[in-house]
Amino acid sequence: MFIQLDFESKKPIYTQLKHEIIAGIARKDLSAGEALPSVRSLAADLGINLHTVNKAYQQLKQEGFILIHRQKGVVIHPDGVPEAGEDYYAELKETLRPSIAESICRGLSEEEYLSICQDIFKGFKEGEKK
Amino acid sequence: MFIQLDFESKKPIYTQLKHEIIAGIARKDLSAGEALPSVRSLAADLGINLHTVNKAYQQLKQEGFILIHRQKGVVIHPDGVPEAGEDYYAELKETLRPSIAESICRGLSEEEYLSICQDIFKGFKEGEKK
Amino acid sequence: MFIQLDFESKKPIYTQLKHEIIAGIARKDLSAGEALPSVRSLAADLGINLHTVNKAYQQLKQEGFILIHRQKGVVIHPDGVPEAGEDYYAELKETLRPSIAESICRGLSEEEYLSICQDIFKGFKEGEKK
Amino acid sequence: MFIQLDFESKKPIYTQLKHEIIAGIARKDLSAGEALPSVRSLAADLGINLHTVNKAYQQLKQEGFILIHRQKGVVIHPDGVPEAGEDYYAELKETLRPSIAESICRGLSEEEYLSICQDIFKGFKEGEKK
DNA sequence: GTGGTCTAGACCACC
DNA sequence: GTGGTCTAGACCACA
Repeated sequence: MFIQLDFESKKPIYTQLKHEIIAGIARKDLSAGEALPSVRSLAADLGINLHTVNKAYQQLKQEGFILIHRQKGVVIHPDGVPEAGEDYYAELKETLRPSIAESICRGLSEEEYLSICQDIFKGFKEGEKK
Repeated sequence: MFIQLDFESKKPIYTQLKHEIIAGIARKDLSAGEALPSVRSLAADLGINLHTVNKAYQQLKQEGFILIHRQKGVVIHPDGVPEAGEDYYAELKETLRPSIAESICRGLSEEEYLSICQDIFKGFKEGEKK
Repeated sequence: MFIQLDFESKKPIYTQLKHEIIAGIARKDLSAGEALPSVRSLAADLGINLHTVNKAYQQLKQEGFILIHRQKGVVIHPDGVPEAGEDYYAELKETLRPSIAESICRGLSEEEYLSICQDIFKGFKEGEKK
Repeated sequence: MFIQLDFESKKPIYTQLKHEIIAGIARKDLSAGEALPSVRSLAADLGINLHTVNKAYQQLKQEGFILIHRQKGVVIHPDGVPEAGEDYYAELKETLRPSIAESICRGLSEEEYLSICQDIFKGFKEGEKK
């Protein structure tokens, strides 16, 4: 598991960390039940604040990606991630709509856009090394 | 032209406004050279501050979607929007990657994801009413 | 004499008009004592407001480039333009300083910068057609 | 770092501030990676509004001179400023043309004009104290 | 503490 | 009337 953060991005650090862990699960680097580093050690490894790691973990727990045991530490949720529900579809569309709108304005065809999506899917399937 | 803002959303109002205008261009509600409302009148219509509208307009200008004349007001860029370049592709991928990662985790198949994209494209082609 | 205005520039129209007339004098298209169009006719020719032409003319008069006779109309100042004084040198430096600072930051050498200046001088000497 | 603003000037304050910072970089007072004062503290120091400082910073960021970290504050861009491109040359010429035109009208020779430019270059090289 | 966002109200330049 | 600038003060997100 390799986590790459961009401290100059406009995306908050905790969001980047969350996305990296989700990406790890998506490409099967992290599997159900597997242990994650403790808040403390991950913060030290990445050179970031404890609170930042904690915020990422709390949100991952909230969204069902991980479990946080007081003693056993942090593990990927053994039962897998909750399936997509109505809420998730709505949220996904809200994310994609502006992206697609801008792409249309900039002259991308539907085929090109879908092809970019497929490339990314392919990357996860092959277990891309970030 | 119908602009719908969600004041409860986490997305800044000026960003929502920007996206709504880009969506308007994408579905051809707004065409090249067409005039947009003045900063003040749009702010009044939407019940927001004129600086918020101005910020959205400034960013749209910056990204090549509109032109701002000191006196004549604001118009959709007559020459169309700059085509997608390297930067845009990179940015687009950065947007899509976390979205796709999460979808994979939540059990969406590639086909389902692409189908959602296609629906949104279809919406723009048909001139969806928001 | 050919005047080209850019209605989408951020420079005010009256400033552009002023600069075009000064450029005309610089490349000897307009010579001392020569008549300029009336405010009214120039405004009609260019498709701009009377006040805009008038403002340009007033500033040119103020700075000694033209004379405005109530009856005879507008003429290039017969005695030529006032020579550069202390004030002008100071103003010129204030204009050049930020331009040169940015050029240095962007990696232009002094030679390149001066060479650009020389090109522009050459353009005026050859009576460039804008 | 010493910033001098002229509140009587026609040039907007945020523009003056921007130019002062660029000048600071040009004469190596500010070097790559160096931290700049926070929006609030600089505003307090200069006796201006924090939004005015912010506007200057945003434009400097936009043009690649600085980086703005959400928490760490503002630093001179570590990779240096983007090199001059086609656009910059065009813009530079548009700036210089009116200046040179007026200088010709006022009787400055090409040599005098270039000599003034050289003086300003010299000033930056020697690390002029404003 | 930092910057980001939003509001409110003022005055000015331009046409 | 238009947008541009500046001020003032508020609350939030981030680390």
